[in-house]
Amino acid sequence: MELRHLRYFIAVAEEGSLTLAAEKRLRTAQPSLSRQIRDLEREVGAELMTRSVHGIELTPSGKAFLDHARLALAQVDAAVEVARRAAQLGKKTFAIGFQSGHEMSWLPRAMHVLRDELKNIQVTITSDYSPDLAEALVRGRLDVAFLRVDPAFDLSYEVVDHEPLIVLMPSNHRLTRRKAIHPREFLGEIFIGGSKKATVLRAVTEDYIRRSGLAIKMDHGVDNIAMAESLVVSTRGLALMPAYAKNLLPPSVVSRPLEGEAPTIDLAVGYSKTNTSPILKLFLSRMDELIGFATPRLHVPSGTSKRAGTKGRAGARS
Amino acid sequence: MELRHLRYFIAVAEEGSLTLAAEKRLRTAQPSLSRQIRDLEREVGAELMTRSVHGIELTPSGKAFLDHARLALAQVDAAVEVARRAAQLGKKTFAIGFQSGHEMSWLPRAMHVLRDELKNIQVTITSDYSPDLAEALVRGRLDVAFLRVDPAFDLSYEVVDHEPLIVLMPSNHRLTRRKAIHPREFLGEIFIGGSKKATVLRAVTEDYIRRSGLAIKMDHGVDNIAMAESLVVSTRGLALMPAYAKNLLPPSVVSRPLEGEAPTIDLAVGYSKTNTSPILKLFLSRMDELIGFATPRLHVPSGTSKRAGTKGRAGARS
DNA sequence: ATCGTCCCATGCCTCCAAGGCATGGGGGCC
DNA sequence: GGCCCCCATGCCTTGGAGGCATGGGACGAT
Repeated sequence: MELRHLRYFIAVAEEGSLTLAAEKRLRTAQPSLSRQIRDLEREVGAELMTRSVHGIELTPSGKAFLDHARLALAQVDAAVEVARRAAQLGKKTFAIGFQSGHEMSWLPRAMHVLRDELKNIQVTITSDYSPDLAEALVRGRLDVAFLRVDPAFDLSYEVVDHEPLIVLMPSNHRLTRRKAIHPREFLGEIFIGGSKKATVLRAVTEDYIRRSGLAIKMDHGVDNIAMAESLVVSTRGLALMPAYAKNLLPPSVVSRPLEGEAPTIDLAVGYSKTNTSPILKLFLSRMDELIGFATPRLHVPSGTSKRAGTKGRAGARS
Repeated sequence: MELRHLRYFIAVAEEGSLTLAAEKRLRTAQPSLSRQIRDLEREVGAELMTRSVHGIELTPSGKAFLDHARLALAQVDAAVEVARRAAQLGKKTFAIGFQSGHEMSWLPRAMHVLRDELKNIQVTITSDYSPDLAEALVRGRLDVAFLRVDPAFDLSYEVVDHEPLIVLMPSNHRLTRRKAIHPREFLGEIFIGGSKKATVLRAVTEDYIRRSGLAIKMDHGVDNIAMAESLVVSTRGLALMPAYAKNLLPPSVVSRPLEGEAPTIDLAVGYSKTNTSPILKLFLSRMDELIGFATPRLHVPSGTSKRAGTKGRAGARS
């Protein structure tokens, strides 16, 4: 016996006719249906219906069989349903945060690292600024984030890149004709750096200014790239921001690299030590792949990156 | 999806291995089983098990599916069970009575007449003496009986045979050396015939004696064959009984036919006109088959039998 | 590092049963 | 008596279940 037999029997019982059941309910012809029902009766060992020119009538056996046949099919449907639902529920979530603009570079890498597990987990992506990402990590809203190394948060970091700072300026600024900007050009211009909140950027910027020996004062500090772009446009000033900001420029703002050795700001994968997610553990075990991975379509920032993680294949992918 | 898939899946889940399940539990090879499970997963739309060199482990989906799969198969088993039971309970009964000793000859015939209906009805067999069978017919405890034509009961009869009377005697009686017994041998012997209760036998016997012209007095009358046999042994007398009594003889009693034309006693199929059983109606419609039927292993009493019933095929069977 | 073993997956082939079409039997209706 | 409807049977086609051969991958032993 197969489910096909149960389905055929139920259809015939409900239509009262082999011919009508075959025509309206089933994908089979009346003679085939006749045989299938006979096969069923032979296997059951009881006559389930009587036949006449008026169609069929269930015998008491047939009536008893029908009830259980329906229940059997209902169980099969339930089996499929709960399996599908369990597949949905069983998927773990993995929350990844990126600084706005970093997704383009790092999301593909992160997905590659996860690859086979992707069908068992549900990845959620968040874009935010580094301090907010750090906060979310601490609070458990994120499992992992690509952000700045900030000792103010009780997080673990693995540096994955060093990003140079670049200069943002209005698109009609006099300095746009320069291919690179010497820091002395900042003198006499409104200068925008990181705010007290963007502590890592601020510290790197202040260190750079100090090391330049120039009397450059920071006129404005901003929390994030969007604020920097607004001030650049509204004050016609110059801002010093991480290189990935170029992924986010409006038409009225352009960027130029710094002349000479630009100061760099670390990009790290941050996570909380209290996070026991097995997916995080797996993710971290493949950090070398994260760093070595390159998608052909995306520009990979130049400069050496610190090798992190265990003995995974450095830089190579099959 | 078919029940086959559920059975395969359950077997694999319980064995923890496709190979073991195929070998121990199922009538299929491991590669075929692998495909069937894959087909199932494709149709369900969830991965039900993970595979490794260690065999398989159920996923949460697989575990959920397993429970319902088992329930589905349990419902199928229940469907078959209740259908079979309903078929049993729904079977009509048909009660047939035979005079003790007649079963050997007439039961096979009766079953043949019923043939196809046998799977839909439940036949009960009763052995008794003719007057008791007649009483049971009148009271509806029997549907049909093979018995004597007795006008004392309001029954319908269709004669199916004429049975000669035979002589019963002790196994060491002087007359055992005779091949046939002339009635004059009854003179000087204790003579046993039918009792007032066994009216038909009594009437036939008295008519025979009357027609013999001999002064034979009936010393004892008996109700049935068993009583006759007892008296034959205890009184060393002779009893005149229907031929079928030879089927019932103990070692101490033997039988001999009567010399000359033996008187006969009719055997009839009796029934009550008030019995509306469709099976009785069918049975009666096949009376010609009843009479014409002969099983090779059983001795068929000689003598012409009256043809009864409708236009069925006389004496022939396909 | 290499080899052997175990388990599952895939390629390819066979064959059987599901299914279709033609047709007939039986009953009911006009 | 003829026609229609419904179910059953004969015969043929074909798709898929199943078997066998074989390979990939992981693991354990050497």
